[in-house]
Amino acid sequence: MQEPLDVLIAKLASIGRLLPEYETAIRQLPIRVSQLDRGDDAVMEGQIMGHCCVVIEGLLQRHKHMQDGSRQILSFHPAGDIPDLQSLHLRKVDYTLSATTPTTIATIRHSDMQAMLRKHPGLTDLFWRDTLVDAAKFLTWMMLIGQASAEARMAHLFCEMFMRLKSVGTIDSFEFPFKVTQSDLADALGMSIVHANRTLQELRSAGLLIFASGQAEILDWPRLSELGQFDPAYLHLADE
Amino acid sequence: MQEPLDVLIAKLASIGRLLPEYETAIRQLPIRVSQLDRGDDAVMEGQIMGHCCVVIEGLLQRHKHMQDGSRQILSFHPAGDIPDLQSLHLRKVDYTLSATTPTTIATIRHSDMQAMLRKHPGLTDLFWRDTLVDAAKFLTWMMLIGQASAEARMAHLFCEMFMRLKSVGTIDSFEFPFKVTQSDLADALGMSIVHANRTLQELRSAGLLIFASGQAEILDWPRLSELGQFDPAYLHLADE
DNA sequence: GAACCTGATTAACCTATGTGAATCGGTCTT
DNA sequence: AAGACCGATTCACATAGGTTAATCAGGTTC
Repeated sequence: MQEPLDVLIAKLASIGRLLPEYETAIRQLPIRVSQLDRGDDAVMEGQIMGHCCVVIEGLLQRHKHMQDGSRQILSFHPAGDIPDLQSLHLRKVDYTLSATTPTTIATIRHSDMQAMLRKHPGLTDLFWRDTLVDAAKFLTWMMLIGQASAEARMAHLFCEMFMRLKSVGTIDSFEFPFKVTQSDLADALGMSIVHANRTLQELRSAGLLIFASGQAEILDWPRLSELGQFDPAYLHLADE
Repeated sequence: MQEPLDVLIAKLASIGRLLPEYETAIRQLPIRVSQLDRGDDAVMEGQIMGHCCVVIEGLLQRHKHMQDGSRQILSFHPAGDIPDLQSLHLRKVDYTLSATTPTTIATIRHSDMQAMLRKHPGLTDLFWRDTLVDAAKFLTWMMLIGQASAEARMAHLFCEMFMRLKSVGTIDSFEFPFKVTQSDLADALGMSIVHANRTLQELRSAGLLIFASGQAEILDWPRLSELGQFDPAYLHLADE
């Protein structure tokens, strides 16, 4: 039977050992499911949070703005992610979470979460681990944005999304939906929209990747991951 | 009386509420103090860790390398930081920690740390919070490296170091030691050595900042923090 | 089905930053 | 004190990627 938090269970299982009793505890969490349209904010920079959210279906993006209005997308969050789990201990958030596509989320009150974690120290460790994996991705992205070419960054992003979606069982083929615009890609990779377009065309004409109207198809995984210097170790997946 | 872990106590107090019983527990942790020369590695990418380290004195840097050998410095860690606390739950580290200057560190076994945290859930939360603050810095740096000009990034780095050193009581004036080379700065900010040099000169001739032979002096804090778009909120300091 | 959007694409041009290489100035070594 | 380094600095030149703006294509609205 499909329950909303199934995706969270799958996500946690992908990064660590999830005991049956933990699974039970998670399923007993009171949640409130809600629906976001593209562009809606789930969390806004500066807000003081009393709850956090699980992506049930769709895609959220975490981003931050400079004074001049330019936007850096920090991460994409497909189903299973808890993109604002940090708010449990950093109540005032310093980023904005918006829906990249129409998205369903489940919100969990911090107090309920905390009660559960106090009861299960091992589960605390697993959630802690989740925030650490989240942080580990930033290390890699900082390196890429600071040092890698536009082509390498673009390649890496698609490799990462593929691997993450596969690890939680959302997809099982090299062709998968990734409903972002070229402008989103540009803002995520720290490049201009025009250059994002140029870069995608280079990858396409090199026969590595096709991306059009929200659909990605990886044509040559070995060469794409080579170009993107993609080594999945930083995702700290459990099954390896 | 000066004890090695005093700096850790000060650091934790700077980001949250540290109860007296926690302080006692921390002071009872068995530690092994050791000395690093400039360039020595405390932790190497790929290592499986059974312990983590506290910087007692000096400066460590966390960095990662690309295949072509280029290096991205991800963060600097002055006294009080536990730069590899993540290893508690991500045993295999995906970065290297090296001494930027001669540095004293104290190592703590994971098992001792874990025993302490199991006994004090509130302290677990505080250490968890520390790793989250660490991660929050990366969000900001990703935005800066992706979107900000070389000048803004350089300005921001000095603002951050000043604020962090001040918050743990290591310094109390706008003139402070920051023993890095221009090459370190370049690798931290994702720019070439030559451009780091140019940028420092611009900041100097604008009367904002002097940096020479490991000594920084902020001449005009209002304008420097304005230029660097520095808002200390992302450091999540307790006293605000 | 005309007007409108939003996102993709192209072109022409511009600039911030990178590269390579030479010079300079301390400081450590022998 | 003569090398030998390492880091800082300068210069000349190269280029990845940014900017602006125009056009195109598909979908939506009334």
